[in-house]
Amino acid sequence: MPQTLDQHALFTGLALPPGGPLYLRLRRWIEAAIAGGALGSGDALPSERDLAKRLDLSRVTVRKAVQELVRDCVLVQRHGSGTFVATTPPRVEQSLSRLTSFAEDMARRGMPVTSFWLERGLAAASPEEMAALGLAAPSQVARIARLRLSGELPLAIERASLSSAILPDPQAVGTSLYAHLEARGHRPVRAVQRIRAVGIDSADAQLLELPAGAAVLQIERTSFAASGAALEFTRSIYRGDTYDFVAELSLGDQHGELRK
Amino acid sequence: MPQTLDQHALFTGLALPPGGPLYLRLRRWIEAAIAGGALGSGDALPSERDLAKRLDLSRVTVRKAVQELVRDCVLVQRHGSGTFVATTPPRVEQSLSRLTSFAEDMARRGMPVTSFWLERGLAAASPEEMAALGLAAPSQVARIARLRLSGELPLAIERASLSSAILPDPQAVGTSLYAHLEARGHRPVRAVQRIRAVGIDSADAQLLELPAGAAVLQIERTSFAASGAALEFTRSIYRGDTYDFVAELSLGDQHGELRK
DNA sequence: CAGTGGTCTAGACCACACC
DNA sequence: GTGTGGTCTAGACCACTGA
Repeated sequence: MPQTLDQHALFTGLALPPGGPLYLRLRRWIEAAIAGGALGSGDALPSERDLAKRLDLSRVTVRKAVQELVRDCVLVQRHGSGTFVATTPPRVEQSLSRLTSFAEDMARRGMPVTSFWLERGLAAASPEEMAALGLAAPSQVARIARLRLSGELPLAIERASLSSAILPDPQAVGTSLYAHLEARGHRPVRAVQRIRAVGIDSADAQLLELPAGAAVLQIERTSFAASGAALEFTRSIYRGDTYDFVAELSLGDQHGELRK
Repeated sequence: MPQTLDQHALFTGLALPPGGPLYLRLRRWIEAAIAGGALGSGDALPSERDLAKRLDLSRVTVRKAVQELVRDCVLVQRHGSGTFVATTPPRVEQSLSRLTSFAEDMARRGMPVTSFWLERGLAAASPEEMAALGLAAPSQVARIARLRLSGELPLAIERASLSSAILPDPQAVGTSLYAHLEARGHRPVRAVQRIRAVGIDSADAQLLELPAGAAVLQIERTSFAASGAALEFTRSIYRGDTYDFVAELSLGDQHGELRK
C-alpha cells in the first residue's frame, strides 16, 4: 500500500526555496531534502505526478529538475518503478605512477573483481588503430574489450587493440593481457597515457550503469616494445564517480622536475 | 534579411534517420549534418521554431535534441541570438609526471596566457581545508583562486588554500604561487595529485564557458614541506574538451613497476 | 492490473540580442 | 521593434515494473 501524499516525509515542510526558475528551486529543494536527511540513500521519491500535483507544477518542470539530478548521479530513475536517491559507491583509488593491471589493483585492496568479455576477436583495423599502432594499410587487429566490475558494480570498460602480428589469437588471452603478451615474448618497456574527461555516450553508459553524458575518465594508453614499435593501444573508460587516479610526485631541487 | 526556410542548406535532404524516439533521430540528423559538412564550425542552425515547423515536431522535442548536443559541446546556444555549431578549440596537453606551473607550461608551447583573480584573501578555514592542511580548529587560511586563459579561451580554474601561517599576505602573491612560497622559504618536496572526472557545476561552467554538467577534470593537489607538513591544497578544474593530461611511463623488469 | 517513468504535443509568456 | 532562446503549462499516449 503506497503512502498517501500527506504522509510522505518530504511534505512536512513544503516551501520551495526562493529565487530563479521553478525547476532550479525544485532541484535545490530535493538536494536539501537529501542533505538534511529527509531522504536517505536508496529512498524513493514521490512520483513525478505526485510532486507536480503537490507543488502545483507541471510534470515537465518536475522532470527537468529530476533529470538534472539524475545526470549528476544524485538520483536514479528506473522505468516503470520509480525515482530513488542514488546510493553512491565508495570511491576507488588507483595509482598513476604504476602500470598495474586492474585485477592486481583490486586484489591489493581486497575487492572481489569480475570481468566480462565484450569483444575478443580479429577485425579490420580502423584508421585510428592504424595510426596508434603504426600499421600499414590495410591490416588486421586483435580487439580485446572487457567490462570490469567490482562485485556487482561496473567500474570500467577497457578496449585494447593490437596488431594481429603481435596477438594472432585473441581468444587465447586469459585474465591478464600483459601476462599473455609476456609469455609470447612481447614485453612493453614504455607507455604513454593520455587522460581526459569526457561525457559518456549512451551505449557505454548502459554498460557502466550511468546516465548518458555523465562525466567519466577516458584513458588512452599506447605501450611500446624495446624496438620502439607500438605494441598495444588501449582506450579505457572509468566511472568518474567511483574512480580517483592518484599520482604522487617527489620534487627535486630543480623547480618543477619530477625525481623519482 | 534572413534566409527563407527552403533556402537553408540543411533542408535540401530533410528525412530524419529512422529508429527510436524523435529527439534522438533529430539529434542524429544534426550530427550527420555537421559530420557531412552541411553545417560547419560556427554556422547558425535554424531557430528552434523553424526546425519544429519544418520537421513537423513540437518545439519541446527540438529543444531536447538540441540540449543534448549543447551538453556534449557540439552546439552552443546564445540567448536571444541563436544556436550555432561549436568551434572546438585545439586540445592542450600537459604532462602529469612533472609538476609545472600553468604559465611555464603554456609558455613552452608558445601560447599567450592570461589569468584573472577570482579570489585572493584570508578566510576562516572550511572543514575540508582543515582536513587537507592538517589544521587545528579554528584557523585562518589564505585563498588564492584564478581563472586561467589562453588568449580568449578559458582553460582552467585553480583554487589554492594555504594556512595563513604559511602565507599571511595572499595579496603579495604575483603570477607564480610557487615562486612566492619559495622566496619565503617554503619549498614543497612532495605532492599528491588526485584526478577524477566530474560534471561541472553551473557557477564554474559560466567561468569556463561550458554548459552546466559538462565533463571536466578535477585535480586536487596537496603538497608537503620537508617537515611533512601540508603546505598547500589546490583544487583545479580543467576543461575536459581542451585538456589532455599525458603521463609517460617507463617500465622496468618487474612487471607493473614504474622505474624512472 | 494500476502506477511508474519516457516521449510528445500545441500552445503561452518572459528575457535577451540585434537592428 | 522582431526574432531568438528560456521557462512553463495541461494535457496525451506508450513502455515498463511489479503485485
